[in-house]
Amino acid sequence: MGISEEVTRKILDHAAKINYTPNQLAQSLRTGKTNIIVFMVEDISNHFFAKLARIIEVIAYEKGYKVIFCSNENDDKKTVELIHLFRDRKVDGYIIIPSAGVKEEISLLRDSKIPLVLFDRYFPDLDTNYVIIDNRNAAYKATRHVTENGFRNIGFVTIDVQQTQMQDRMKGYLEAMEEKGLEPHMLLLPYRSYKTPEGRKAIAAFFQQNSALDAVFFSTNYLTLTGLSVIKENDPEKLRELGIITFDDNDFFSIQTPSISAVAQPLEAIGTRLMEIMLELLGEKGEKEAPQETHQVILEASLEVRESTRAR
Amino acid sequence: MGISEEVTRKILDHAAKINYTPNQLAQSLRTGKTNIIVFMVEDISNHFFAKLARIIEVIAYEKGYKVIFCSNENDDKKTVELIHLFRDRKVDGYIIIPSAGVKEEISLLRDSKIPLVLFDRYFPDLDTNYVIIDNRNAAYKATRHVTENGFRNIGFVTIDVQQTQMQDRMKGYLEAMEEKGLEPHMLLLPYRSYKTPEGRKAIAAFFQQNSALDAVFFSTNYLTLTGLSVIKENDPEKLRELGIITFDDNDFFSIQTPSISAVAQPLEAIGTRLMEIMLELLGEKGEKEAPQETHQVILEASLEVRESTRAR
DNA sequence: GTGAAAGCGCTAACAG
DNA sequence: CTGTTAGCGCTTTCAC
Repeated sequence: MGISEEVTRKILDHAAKINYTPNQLAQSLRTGKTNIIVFMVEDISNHFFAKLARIIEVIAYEKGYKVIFCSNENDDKKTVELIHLFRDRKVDGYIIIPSAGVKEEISLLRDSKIPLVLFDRYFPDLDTNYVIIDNRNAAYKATRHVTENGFRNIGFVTIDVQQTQMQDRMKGYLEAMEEKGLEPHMLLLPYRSYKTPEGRKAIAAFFQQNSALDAVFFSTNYLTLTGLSVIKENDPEKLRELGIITFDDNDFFSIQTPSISAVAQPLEAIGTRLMEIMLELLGEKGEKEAPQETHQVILEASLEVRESTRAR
Repeated sequence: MGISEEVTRKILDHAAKINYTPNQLAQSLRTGKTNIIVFMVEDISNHFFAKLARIIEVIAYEKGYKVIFCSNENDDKKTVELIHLFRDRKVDGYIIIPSAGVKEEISLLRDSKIPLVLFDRYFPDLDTNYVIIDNRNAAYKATRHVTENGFRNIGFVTIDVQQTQMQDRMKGYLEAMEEKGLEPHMLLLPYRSYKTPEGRKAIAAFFQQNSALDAVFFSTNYLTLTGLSVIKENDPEKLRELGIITFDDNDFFSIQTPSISAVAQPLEAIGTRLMEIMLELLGEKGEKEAPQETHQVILEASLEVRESTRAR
């Protein structure tokens, strides 16, 4: 057509307001696609979640998706609020660590056909996509490792919640102890108490009352921090004598003296699988409604053996 | 009016589709307000940034704003891309750690009158809002503290970048050393090398070539981690002999043996001030265009003295 | 093939 | 003070 002149003018126009960029908001309103994925964790400042967030972020950006991180503080009300909030913003997908009481809301979200993947924990009687690790086996292997290195009185410090991942860790510990005919010693702290003086007192009391303990297994990274801090405060020598193992690895454990043995969750694998599933779900949406199966991935954690559990 | 019947029906309608919620996308398109604030840092998985992110998130949610976190990897290209991306999404405000070469882009963003606050570092010749700490003085005080406890050959391990915060830390160190008539020993590593074998080698070589060093000052948290790891690998005994101090505190430093002295940035204060400024800017927008002044906040860091720098 | 028109879901301005 | 209408900036459809 003979509109080359017009075209030229248009191009010039463009060059003039060189910094034209389409309004993504309008685009999203029209297309129903925001290219945003929500990544909801307990606490974004927790090392484990922050590392994972970074991995997710990198993969998502590669594929043209942006990630919104948020912390639900393991609180049902906040979790539901956040889900509603993002639903109203029409985000394309959800990666969520659910708090214990949001099964209904998660069920609703799943039914709405918006891509959804849970991780870290799940609802056994709800058919959703999820990526978790085999917590029971990881805790079992860790406990066995400690017993095999000659420790006999192994304490287990955990938090008193009904979440699957914590329950499974406890099961693994108990199973290994029973198998060896050893008596378990458990401290169940209320959630959130780990950063309070009461939590510290409870941990101190636990060690005092169980003075025969020769090793301790902390079930999550923040308990390890508090636990080690309490021990160091009350009885610094004990840090070298006690066998110590913990769930969730951290770079700082390697440079401790003694360095701390840990169950390391496979961060890269978790992040990669989460995004694989998410991207598949996102891609599928447009296609014909196949009776899509849910993806349920269980990964194995690895045991990082260090000085704190060496045979004495 | 006599539309009570209609009203009733409407209410019933509402009750029927009980889960009606306004489409935020359309609302934002119409009003030009998204209630989203961007929080752009170097790396969200870095402890310092993750903690700060959490503080910002809490304040923002209280005020009805959501936060999008992202990592610019200290890369100019990625920073610019991210800014464009969010500009097209019409976010309401930006809190940014700028990489070194984005002065122009930051200048443009500032001129567009969208609320903007920088932090951690700034551009000396660009009049923007920012919140930083007094890095020079913090490093000066830390170095002085080490010299006052009898250390003489104090090494300074840092990264070779032109960012104000790193330059200032170096200045503080040099100033304190000069004042005491001590000879400085510096290792300038290329950015990003801290996680490579080359970086580790360079650090090992530094300690080998400067065998008279009796103390070391790491200029940022990730260097401390790598540095301590290298020392532990090559000469574990040295960890107890060497005076050690580091920029950026971490809970794990307290439980180390010996515990590690650190310059602690005031996280709460930084987060609070950033959001105070941001909220003020957000509120102001609608009001009459007062010749608003920029806010330039310089906070003091505190010195956490622990075992690693005690007098020998 | 190109160009005009309709409409995503909301809010602001306007008329009754 | 209520009810209608225009339009935010885009994409998709439809007519040509």
